[in-house]
Amino acid sequence: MVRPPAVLLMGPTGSGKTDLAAALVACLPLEIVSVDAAMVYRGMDIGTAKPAPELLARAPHHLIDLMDPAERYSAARFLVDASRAMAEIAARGRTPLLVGGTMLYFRALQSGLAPLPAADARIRLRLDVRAAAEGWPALHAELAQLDPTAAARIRPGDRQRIQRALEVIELTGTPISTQQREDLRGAASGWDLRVVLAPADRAALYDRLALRFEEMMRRGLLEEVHGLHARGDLHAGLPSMRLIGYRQLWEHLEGRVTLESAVEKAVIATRQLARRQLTWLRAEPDAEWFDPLDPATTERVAARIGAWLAEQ
RNA sequence: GGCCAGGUAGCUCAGUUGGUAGAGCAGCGGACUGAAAAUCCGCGUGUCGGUGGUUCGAUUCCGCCCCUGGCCA
Repeated sequence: MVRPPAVLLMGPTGSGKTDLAAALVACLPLEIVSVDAAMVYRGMDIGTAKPAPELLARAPHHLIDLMDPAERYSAARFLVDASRAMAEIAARGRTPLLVGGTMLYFRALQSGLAPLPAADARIRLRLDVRAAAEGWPALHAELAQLDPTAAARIRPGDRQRIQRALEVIELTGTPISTQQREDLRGAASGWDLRVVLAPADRAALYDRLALRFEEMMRRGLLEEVHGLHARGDLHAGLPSMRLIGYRQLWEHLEGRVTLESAVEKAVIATRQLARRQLTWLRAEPDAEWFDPLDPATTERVAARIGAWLAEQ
């Protein structure tokens, strides 16, 4: 994949990436490309912490509001969209600033994806039906016959990957394990500047996440979810409705949990997301870490990027 | 004040016919190839409320005390 060099601004949810990115585009020849699997959905603004219109006006973001919540986005789709956006930005003589916390997308961006077939709704439905009757371990056993290598890597309870592996065999006649590229892991492109924004104090991040969710509720998150629920064509199995906040409040609207419990679950899920993101981040090679709690961070990151741009 | 039910992991609880205890959730670590804010894997020492007694040995049995709920005064 040929694409221009870029600045990658990565960090866990709630670390302040959006504000930092806005400050950077104000003083450097950069354009923001969102790397966020949640912000692609239109009408899902409060719960995804999508930048406010005023901020978007002065710091435009590519790759937000791309899909209707009834649709499904994907890492492959992101790769296509991001590549195009980056090419356009480069054509304007600017440098792409990739900002987000969806770490699989960053990996795909840096190492590419194997040329595998897209998801097939019909096959997935059929596998779901079978799993409901036989259980995922039974399908895992079947995978062990068809693709022992993949089965050894995928746990018997990991429905999503078992389903994908069986889907790929059915679609291509070839095991997914022989089609996946080994170099996807760690074979990062060397020409990007990797910046990680993450608080050194985890407790401080967690406090902030709890406060931020309360703020989302105050700004009308429940009403936003209620509006989505009232559409009638959405359901809990959709990727959009599995997003943090939306998933828990959806359950509440269906009468399964109290509002208080839904909020608590959402805050917990947010913390767990941040933790998983940090796991990815720690494994990111050659990343330069900055702490958003340090008042000098914005200036330091701007200086670092400025120096890097000068080398290009 | 009396009676009853409880006090066990950060939380909710199980359990030990007496040999110092384990689930779920939380938390922590990890994995991650078209759903990734997804999906999955691993990690459990805690004065078993306190204090006396019985016992080789008490979180477990007995006494007293403290605390929390409920009922009765």
